[in-house]
Amino acid sequence: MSRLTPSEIEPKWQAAWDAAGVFTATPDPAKQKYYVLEMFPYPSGRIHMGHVRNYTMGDVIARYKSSCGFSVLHPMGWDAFGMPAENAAMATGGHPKTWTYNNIAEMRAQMKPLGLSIDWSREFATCDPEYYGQQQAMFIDFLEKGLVYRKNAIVNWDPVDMTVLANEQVEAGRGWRSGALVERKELTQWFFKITDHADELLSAIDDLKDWPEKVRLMQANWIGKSRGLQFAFERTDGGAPIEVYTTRPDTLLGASFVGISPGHPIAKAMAEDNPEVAAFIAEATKGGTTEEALETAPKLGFDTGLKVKHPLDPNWELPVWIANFILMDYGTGAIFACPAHDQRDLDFCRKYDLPVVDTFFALDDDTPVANEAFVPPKTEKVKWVNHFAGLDVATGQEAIDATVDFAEAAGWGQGKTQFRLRDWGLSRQRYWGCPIPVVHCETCGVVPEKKENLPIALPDDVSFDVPGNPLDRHPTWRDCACPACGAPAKRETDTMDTFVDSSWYFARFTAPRAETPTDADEVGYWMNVDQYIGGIEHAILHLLYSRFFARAMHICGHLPDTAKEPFDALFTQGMVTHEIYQTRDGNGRPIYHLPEDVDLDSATVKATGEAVEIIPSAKMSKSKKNVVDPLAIIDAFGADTARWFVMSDSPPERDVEWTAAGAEAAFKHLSRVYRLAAEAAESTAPAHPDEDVALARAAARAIVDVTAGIEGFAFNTSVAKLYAFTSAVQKSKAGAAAKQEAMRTMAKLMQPMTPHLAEEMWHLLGGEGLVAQAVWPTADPALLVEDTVTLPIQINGKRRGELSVAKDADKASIEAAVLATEVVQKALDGGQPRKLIVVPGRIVNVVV
RNA sequence: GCCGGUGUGGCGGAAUGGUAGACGCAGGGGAUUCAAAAUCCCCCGAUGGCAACAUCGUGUCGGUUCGAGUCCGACCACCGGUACCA
Repeated sequence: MSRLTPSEIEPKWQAAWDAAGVFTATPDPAKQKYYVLEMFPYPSGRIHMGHVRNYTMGDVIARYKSSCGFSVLHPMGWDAFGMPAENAAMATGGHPKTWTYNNIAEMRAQMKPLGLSIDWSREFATCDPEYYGQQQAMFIDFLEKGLVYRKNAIVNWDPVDMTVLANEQVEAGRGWRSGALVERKELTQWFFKITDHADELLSAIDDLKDWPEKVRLMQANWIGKSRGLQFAFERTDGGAPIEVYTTRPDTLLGASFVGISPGHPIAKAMAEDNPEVAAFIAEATKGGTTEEALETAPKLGFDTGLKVKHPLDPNWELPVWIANFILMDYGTGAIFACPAHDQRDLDFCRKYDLPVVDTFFALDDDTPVANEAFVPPKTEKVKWVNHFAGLDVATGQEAIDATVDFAEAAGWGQGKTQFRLRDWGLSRQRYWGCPIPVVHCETCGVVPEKKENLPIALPDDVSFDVPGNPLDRHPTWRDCACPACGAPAKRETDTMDTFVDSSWYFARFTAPRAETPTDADEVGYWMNVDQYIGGIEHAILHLLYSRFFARAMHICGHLPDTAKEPFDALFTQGMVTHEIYQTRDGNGRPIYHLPEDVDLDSATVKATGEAVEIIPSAKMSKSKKNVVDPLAIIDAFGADTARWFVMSDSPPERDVEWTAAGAEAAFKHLSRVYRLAAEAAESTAPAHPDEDVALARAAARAIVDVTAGIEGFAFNTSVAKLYAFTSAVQKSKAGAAAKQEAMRTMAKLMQPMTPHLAEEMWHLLGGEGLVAQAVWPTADPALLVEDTVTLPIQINGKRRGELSVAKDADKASIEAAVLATEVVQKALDGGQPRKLIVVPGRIVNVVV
């Protein structure tokens, strides 16, 4: 009996595709183009099942679209700058460049056997000087157009290692290596002016029709447009008034204090001659800079002794506190607190014994606020205690609008639109990133490098034995001539955030070797990305930055107006998860075990016999050892099995659990399909009209269902339908010709998912050329029509029987047939139904 | 903390507001075989019942509807993001 041998057929067909140049993307004016892109990987060194799943999804789409007659672009590259390379260099003494390029070579070698329909001729890594040199050229363009500027911003500072830390390198407020308490330090840094585009980035979300609603929501919330009131509190000491911004001006009569950020100019000025204030600010600025750390840190306050006058009542004085939870970045760095209607303010006031005044109540509840702030949705009507704008019962939003109008009319405040979105800080005090191409000259100041001097390449002769940025301490790299005056000057040593690298790689793929960032013709043909596929973890930052970057590139002439939204459709896939196997050491600390080292029947470690704890599935990670190496699966069963398995079972947007049993089952199924193809090819069975038609019907059904699954990103249901079709072929007594035709359809339908097996079947069954280049099948509508349909009969909403009627039976005849059935007669017990609901082709419900 | 998501048999999951559990895994039974592997067939939510069948059942509680896994409200658990992980 013929057996499926992936190790023979997979390399064979990969070679055939290469020889025919099937996946080389070439602009073809006669064809519609289709650009499918999966988020490119970070070259960690080994691919994991998540990669296999992600790239197989993209491959299914790419191959399907190609079969449908599109000219397809499906490229691959490497998001190659970033911290792990420097960490590896510090840990093992190698060089980030060697480490990165070695990893790329290894991962490419692991990806090739998957048989992905990728145009490898377009491959690049973001750490290639050819790529980041173009990025530097664009930075200079951005500078000219006023899209980049410098300002001070806060970083995590490790006072022992004397180095800037990433948020990830801060653990519980301490530096991960030194263990020192992290401080917040101000540095001058480079920023992209993304906030200039905030409103447009927000309103354009409406047009991203083929993006998941959740991503659009997350982006909108992140941009966070709000209308509020800006006004000033007069100080009783005659000092400069304190400008505050608030989104809840309607609660002004519930104000209990004015709070300023520890970074506020008033706080800074006081700290200069008041050691107590200086000490408080030092205390309040300890810890990491993440929003989470700031929001969950214990509330700390310091009473400055300053007093301000309430704008509505000159005799009402409020104290001014410095509070650690007020951000200098948002609004004016100063607020008024209304504890009754803000939990954070309430916690603060209870801690420091400040007054709490209710300004509104729920319509049916007058209980004063105790330790839980009353914060109803702004759309809910509430009852105002006394509102200066004359409101009684109104929603929060109505009250906010009325207050803004009132303040503007009275002249003491102004309505202002505010965004939560902050400018994009791109400076990194690190080596392994794209150097920012500017020069610091004593006479000319900050000057962009001349474009003909690009790329400003990273020096290779650096070491990582000392913490900090090696570019800073390089003996000669910083030395250069000022591009403006020619005098000796120093290079900028900050490199760019790696999000910059990934914010335009999709455009570069359209002309990866161009001498300019993009090529107008290529970009014009290939952009936009028709289908972008990646993890939900990128829902906000990467996608928002890319949307901004496309706009900025358009302003500089690198992208057409039509590419300002670069991703037409977005799909976010889930993670691949696996159970975790753990034992514990003498101190109760967990020890993790690889799946292959565990005997699952007895739940013990194979080597020692020790019992393992099985922890429910979590994202595969090296540290938890719950990883399955795709190469092991490919070795054992072949790439088609790995691809088939990651496409089956779980819907693509959800996490998928990898189980060894599932992989084996996938292989069994593919073997069965192969056997059916071989049997069909050798069959000499005579035609059998009824069976032949029945099989053709099954094939037509499969074509419709599998196509719908692919179009709807429900590959798991396509797989289920292919199982059903396989079963139909297997049971069929159709003649040889009909079976061969059915199996050729099978090959076409399976080609996107299991391309090697599909080619082999196609070849066996005498298909012409490569199935990878065959046209996607369409179903004969006549074969899809069914004559009768079975309707379930519900009585009072519960299923009690069923009824077989003609497909086109009208309502009246169905009603009559239903009433005649035994179950309904019994239920009616001689009476009349109260109601009879007939949904043609669906269901019948009798209410008695 | 805040924003977003998810929750259905022993397991992965299916289901335009219309027969809950398609398809697959695991499990049970059988066929084939000297035996096995491979393959094929049947059963498979829980409880009660010989059976027909009945009752319950989609995280929890409540609501809308002739009818709710699906829509609405509250809650619980878990996951992603939280601007220097990528």
